[in-house]
Amino acid sequence: MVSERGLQVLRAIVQDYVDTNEPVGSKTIVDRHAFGVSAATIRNDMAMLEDEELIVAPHTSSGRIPTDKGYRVFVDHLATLRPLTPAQRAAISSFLDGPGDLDDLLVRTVRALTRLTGQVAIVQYPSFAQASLSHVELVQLGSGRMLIIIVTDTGRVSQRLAHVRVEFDGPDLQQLRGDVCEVVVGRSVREGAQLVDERLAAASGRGADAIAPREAAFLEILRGVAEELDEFRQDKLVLAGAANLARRESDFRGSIYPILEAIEEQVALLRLVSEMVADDQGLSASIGRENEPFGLGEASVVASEYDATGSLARVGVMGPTRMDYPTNLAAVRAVARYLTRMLHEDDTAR
Amino acid sequence: MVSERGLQVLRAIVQDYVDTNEPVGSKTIVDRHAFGVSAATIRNDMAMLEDEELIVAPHTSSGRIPTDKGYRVFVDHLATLRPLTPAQRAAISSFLDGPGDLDDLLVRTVRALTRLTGQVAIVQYPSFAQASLSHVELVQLGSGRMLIIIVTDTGRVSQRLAHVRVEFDGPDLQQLRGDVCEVVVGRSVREGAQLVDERLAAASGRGADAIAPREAAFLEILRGVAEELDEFRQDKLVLAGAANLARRESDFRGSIYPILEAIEEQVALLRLVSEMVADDQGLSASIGRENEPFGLGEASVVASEYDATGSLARVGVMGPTRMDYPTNLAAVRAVARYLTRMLHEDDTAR
DNA sequence: AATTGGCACTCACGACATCAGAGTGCCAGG
DNA sequence: CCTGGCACTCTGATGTCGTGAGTGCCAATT
Repeated sequence: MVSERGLQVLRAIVQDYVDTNEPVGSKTIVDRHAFGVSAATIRNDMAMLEDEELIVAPHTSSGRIPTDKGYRVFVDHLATLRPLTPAQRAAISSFLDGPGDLDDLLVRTVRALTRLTGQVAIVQYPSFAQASLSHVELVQLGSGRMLIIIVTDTGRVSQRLAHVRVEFDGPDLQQLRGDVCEVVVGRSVREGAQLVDERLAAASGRGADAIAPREAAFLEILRGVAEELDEFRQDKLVLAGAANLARRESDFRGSIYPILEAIEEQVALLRLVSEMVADDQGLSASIGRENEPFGLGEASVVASEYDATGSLARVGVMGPTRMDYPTNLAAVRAVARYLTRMLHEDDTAR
Repeated sequence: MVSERGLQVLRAIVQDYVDTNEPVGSKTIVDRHAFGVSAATIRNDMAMLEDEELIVAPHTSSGRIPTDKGYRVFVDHLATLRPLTPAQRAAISSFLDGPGDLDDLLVRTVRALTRLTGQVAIVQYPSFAQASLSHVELVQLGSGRMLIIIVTDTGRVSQRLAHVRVEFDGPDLQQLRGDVCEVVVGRSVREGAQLVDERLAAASGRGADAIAPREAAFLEILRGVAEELDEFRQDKLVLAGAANLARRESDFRGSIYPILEAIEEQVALLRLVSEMVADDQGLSASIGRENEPFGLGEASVVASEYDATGSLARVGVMGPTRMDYPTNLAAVRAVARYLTRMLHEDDTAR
């Protein structure tokens, strides 16, 4: 069992260690924090904390450092978010305000966050799975190339090339476009994808030679649409600030290789961010060894949910386990809130 | 003056040092390379090389390592490209072959190259400045948003949102589109941008109240086109393999921070890649301190030109100065050639 | 003139010893 | 339950020493 004062000691240890990067001893604690007791008493508390595996001594005789479990308790029970300075708030608005589409906005967001925290910043795209498809356009590019453009009501625009053998004249192309639109427009991404798949399956049942060129083109385009909708359903990340890892390199026992790798691959990181469990404020933290399954056992991620008109996604930062959780949590929360506001304003103003 | 054998000694030093990462001494050289002379003779040659600042001794009494100037001489006069293994060639085709648009292809290229060399790979987008504009499409997205889609004859497709206050019906939209097309379609990006700017300048001469809503929309769209064309003129890079820097970290005296930074910013890297001077084979190398102006004094870049149907661009790799130049040069050349072939096939087949 | 063997010299590096300081655990007394 | 005191441990800095790799130079050889 750990006493109330014991927890305060843990808090002091985490704060000092994050601050100084040196194991903190009983004497340091009584010096820097106004506990009304002597170093010996603190030592007893520290022994308790060590029994509970919340702190550990790197060598027999040096101060203690928090374990991952210690950070966890700190974040869950002891951390009070450090409010942002006015300058920091101003920085957020100056980064995020301004024109541009969703891609632009998220890129600016991730830059703001990496600037604010000095860590690797992560922004998860809002999921488009339940967005509904509002437009499909076809543009003939010549020599058999057909450009398919798909737009959702949430403002995502994407394009894909298909190859068709036939050339169409104006009205014919409109007709073709109408056929494609009929299948998907007005439906959600999920439904649309399913309907397209059904159509394709039905067509592939018949022999290839029974298909007219006109219909072959139609099917080819549907195939393109199917592939693109598939991309819609995959979540995506935007990242920035990887270079910061090199600055904090000494905080990682091993190499920063696996972390850079994860940044480049994104898929593990995406799963990590998706699977984090948020508290009632939408905040979440995943600390050190908890990230082992993703190959990121030496890193921590803190994140906050934001609301992209209906679908929730996350903004977060990743850094060494020894990070300033209160500050980073406050930063991701502030950015998430600002971003949510931007996205809603956007929706009404435009 | 350095004798012929002196140069062979330099070659041996570069090869061995790249191989073993240890300063190489006279004895090692006579052991590993079949010069027909004694260690003392090699020592005399090494003294010459040191006078010419091609090699240097880290401490009074240890072997020598090449200087940047030494690597330069090696690359210019001594390196014979190491031909790729069949497996490596197969890897290139398996990466690069396949469907997809230009973006896809370049992403696959950069992955192939990083896989092949274990370095950071860089692919420069072909310049679109002299591409000609083949299509402009307008798509109305509702609530005042208008999507502009611009396509070049070289296959680049890009989109941009503009905000217009008026809603258009079908024929009216076609009319508007016709107006926009008239300004730019068929022209090169450069010309198009200039014409658009002229139109905008002319319009801004008049007072704002003299402009009809219909024309305001037209101008708003032209503004969007202008911004997008501006992007066309900026070159772009695709990068991959940044994590490899962490593996070769010990090769960098200082931190890898500035290099990761350059990878993230891209702009310095872009200039570096653009300004390299190629030999008659289209190959180029920029070594160590030569990259100081770009903040990359501890890195080397080797690159090869590829031909994207008319405009030249480069593929390359970046790594520590102590890199295997013959292998990396061979790899970038092979990839550049394959890529050139793909792009030309593409052009005719599609 | 180029090459060679010999030799003295230098310097980095690892092993080892020493020492001071920080910090701990424990105990007996308040 | 808290506290001062004390013996103990371990790290890290500092210093010394021996070893070995590698050099530069020179006189002798081809």
